Parts: sequence; structure tokens; C-alpha cells
Amino acid sequence: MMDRLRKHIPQIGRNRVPERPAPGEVACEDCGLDPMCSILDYADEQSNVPEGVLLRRRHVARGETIFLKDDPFRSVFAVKSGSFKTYIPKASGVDQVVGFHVIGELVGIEGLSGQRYPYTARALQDSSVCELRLESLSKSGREREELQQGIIKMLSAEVAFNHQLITALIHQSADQRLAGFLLSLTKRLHTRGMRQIEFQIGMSRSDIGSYLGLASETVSRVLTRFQKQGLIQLRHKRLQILDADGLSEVAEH
Amino acid sequence: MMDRLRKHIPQIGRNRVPERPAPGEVACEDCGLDPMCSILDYADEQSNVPEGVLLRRRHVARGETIFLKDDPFRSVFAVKSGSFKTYIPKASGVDQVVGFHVIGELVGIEGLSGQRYPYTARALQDSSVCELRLESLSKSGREREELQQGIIKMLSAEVAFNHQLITALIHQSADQRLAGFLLSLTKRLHTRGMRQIEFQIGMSRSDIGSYLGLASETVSRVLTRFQKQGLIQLRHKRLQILDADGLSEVAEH
DNA sequence: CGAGAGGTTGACCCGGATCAAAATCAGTGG
DNA sequence: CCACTGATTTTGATCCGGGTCAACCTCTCG
Repeated sequence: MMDRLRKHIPQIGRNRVPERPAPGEVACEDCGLDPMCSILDYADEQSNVPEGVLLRRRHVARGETIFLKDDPFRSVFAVKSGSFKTYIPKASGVDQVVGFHVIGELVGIEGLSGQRYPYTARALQDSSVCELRLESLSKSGREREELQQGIIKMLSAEVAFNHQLITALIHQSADQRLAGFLLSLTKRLHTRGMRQIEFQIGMSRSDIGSYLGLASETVSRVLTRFQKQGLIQLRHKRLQILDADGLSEVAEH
Repeated sequence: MMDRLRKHIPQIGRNRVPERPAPGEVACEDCGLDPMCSILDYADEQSNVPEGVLLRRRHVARGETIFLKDDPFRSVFAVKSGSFKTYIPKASGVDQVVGFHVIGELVGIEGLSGQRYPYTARALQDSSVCELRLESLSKSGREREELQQGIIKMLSAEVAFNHQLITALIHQSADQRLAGFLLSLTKRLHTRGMRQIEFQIGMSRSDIGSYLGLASETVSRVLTRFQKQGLIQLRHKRLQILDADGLSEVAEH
């Protein structure tokens, strides 16, 4: 497989992607931006898409932001390696985490509706991203239409995901939420081609709590209990799912 | 103003819309489907859009459904009059309400992602809808592109709305949720051109509870307390906001 | 007018928030 | 490499919002 973005960014050719992705990095065909990349790839052959629309593999250091809440919308990002949290900064101290984005997932599509990003995106660990500059796309043509098609797919997937999240948050206990959260994380990593049993969770207990609507103390308590029950292994920030079926059991009922 | 849908449905011409919308019905230019209608209108002048794409003002009796969960996706609907609830039927008895749709709002866009509707839509009162048959649209062309643009706008607005809903549900008390819910309802009705102070809420206490993640008893208690505090007037299913500022106060803090 | 669904009100109880303190971790500079 | 420091995590104790159960009331509609 070849990196579909390479040709669009001749100036960083020295970073060209090997046949296999670097360890810890998502392969292009497992990446959420791939449908778009394919289209642009095709488009490029027709010389209809300007260079520089896609910027590949920008490195983002842990703690760095790729955009702030209310920044004017420019691009959608795909997480190539590492992970991000998106959150709404609150004057009252504690930020509201609205999402976690792992390898292969997209950040920032929500900025499409208004002109601005509705949240800040910050790297939870040293990461890298691909950037799709939607603003500089050609204004019409077949490839644009296909891109729109792709965006619609992504957006409606997002809507479906949020619906599930809402019903989960409303009716589930702390145990259920956390079990579901862990399963969702591993499942998402798995569909992106990450097959390791053990992986880094970059987020803090309070991040998870904010996201799931729980106090950080509760997150801590439940996680240690899960560990005692032999469902997970948790050392420092390394998490390992020991008994996925057991977790499903907890999440279901 | 003229009804933009009329010309597409000559066979129901006897139902033609008067200059002013019927009482209790949203005006076309206040309707969520209007951006799409305008485009199709324009397209029609160029004779590019097939007849029968838009079906105007189908009547839906109270309790009737316009589609069921897992039905194959065909159309997006706009509520012309009345209101709908969307919900996921649960084998365990109590359905999960995922949304309320009042005059001028859209129902069913979420079906775009998969091939199927992710929920059932049922009329809370005697209502009428416009139907946009997305499946039978022409496969390419300028008007299709503009339609996609419109869909993207609607979807990302939906995403933004859900984000807000999520953070609300997570961090807010029963009082806050209900105050916010009432304000949101009136605000939405207002932007659709409904300026009456008093209006019908077709939904039951348990519907509201399901939607907001509260027991129906709690909904009842809080609403009667709001009434005692002079914030609202509530007789049977007629609701009147007496003190919007007071409600905002409750919702904020 | 009667029956059944939906709404109100009261009593009780539990999950998880909150407050507090100890323990552990992650940087930082010497 | 280690000690120091602030941040994060863990653990314990207490408290309260809202869920649950139950009885009663009130509409709605056949």
C-alpha cells in the first residue's frame, strides 16, 4: 500500500511513508481520512485539486493544541499517531471534555457548521496528524461532490455515535459507563488496525470523569475495582483488557 | 410569499398553500427544509429535478408513525404543523426518547449514514409533514451539490446541538435540565415563527423524563414546583412561560 | 359513565458527589 | 542519580439528589 497523501506534499518528500506504517501509526487505509484522500488522489491525476490541500504528518507534542475553541474553521485533522482530547474550556476551572480521538479518527469536523471550532483540541501524548484544508478546495466539480459525500458520511456517523453516547450517559451507572468506555476505546483502536492488547491511555482520571459525567474519585474507585475483579490490568497509564466478555457483561447489565 | 413546494406536486394542487400559512403551521421561509426547497425550486426552473421528489403536506394523525426504526432510509421529513417524538423502542418496556421535533424542524436525517432509520418517529398530536425523497434525486449536477451543502449544514448543526445536550445532561441537576428544556422548546418555536406565549406540549411526563434522563415523578415534581414559583403556567397539556428570565436563572445556576 | 392511562404526592433508600487526607507519580534542578 | 515539589491518584467518611415503590387522583376517550 502507498501513502495516498504523499504526492500532494512534495516539499516534505523526505518524510515519505514506508510501505508499512511506522509502529504505533495508523495505516492509511485504516485512517478515517482515507475516503477523502482517495478522492483527492484520483482528482490529482486529473490535475483539478491544488497542491497543499492535504498536509501530511505534522508532529504535535504532548500538551500542544492544534486549534482553540472559536478559532476560525480551516481544516479537519486525522490522528495519525497518538491521541487527542477535545474540550470546552470553562472559566469555572474544570474544563468539559467532549471527546477523545485516537489513531485514525478525525478531529474538528464539527467546525463545519459555524465558521468556528466549537472546542479546543489538545494532544494527550506526542502525536502526529494529517490535515485536510477544506477551505482551499476548489469550489465545484466532481471531486468536490464526492468529498461532500464523504463529509456527510462522517457527520452522520458522528450523530449516530452521539445518540448512543447520550442514551448511555442517561441511563447507565458508573460501572456501566466505564466498562462501555473501555470497550469502545479498544474497539475503535482495533478497527484502526491497532491489535496490541496493552495500550497507553493518555487521559487523566478527571478527563475521563468529565467526559463520562463522573467525579474523578469515582473513576478511580471503579477502575481499581475492575482490576480486583480481574477485568483489566492497570499500571500507571498502561491499560490492558483482561476479560472483554466480563466487561461487556458489566456494560450490558 | 409562495409555497416553494407547490409546483413540484401538481397532483395535489387543490391543496395549494395560501399567501399566509394556515394558523398553527410554519411558514415556508421559516421551515428547516426551506434551504433545500429553494434549491430544488431553482433547479426546477432548469427542468433538472424530477417531479415527485418533494411531497407536500401529508397529514399525520396523532399516534401515527412516519417511519419505524430500521426501516430503509428514503426521505427526510419537515414538520409543517404539530410535533413528533423520535425514540428507540426497547424490549424492556420503556422506550428511549432521543428527540422532540416541533414545527419547522427536520426528522430522519440521521438515516443518511446507514441505510436505515436509527429510530421510530411518532406524531405527538395531529400533524402534517413535507417529505423530501433523497433517494430519487438526480445523481449529479449543480443542484445536487447544493443539496449536499445543505445536508452538511443540517448535520453539523445536529452535532453541535447534541454536544450541548450531552454536557447539559452530564452536569446539570433535574431543575437545570427542565428549565433548559423548556427554554429550548420555546426558543425553537420562536425561531420558526410561532410567537404565541402559550402552546401545546404533546409529550407526556415520561417522554420528557426519558429524554432528559429523569424519572417521570421527578419531572412532575419539578414542574409543579416551577409553577408554584411563578415561572410557568401549566394546565393539562398547555404550557405557558411566565418568567423566562427566572427560568434562565435556574438553568444557568 | 366507566376503565385505563397518565399525573401527583409521599416515604424511603442508594449511588455517587463532595470533602478531606494520605500516597504515588512526573518533572526539575542540583 | 537523587532529592524536592506540585500534580495526580487513591482511599476513607459523610451527605444529598433523585430513583423507586406505593397509593391516590384526574383526565381522556370509547
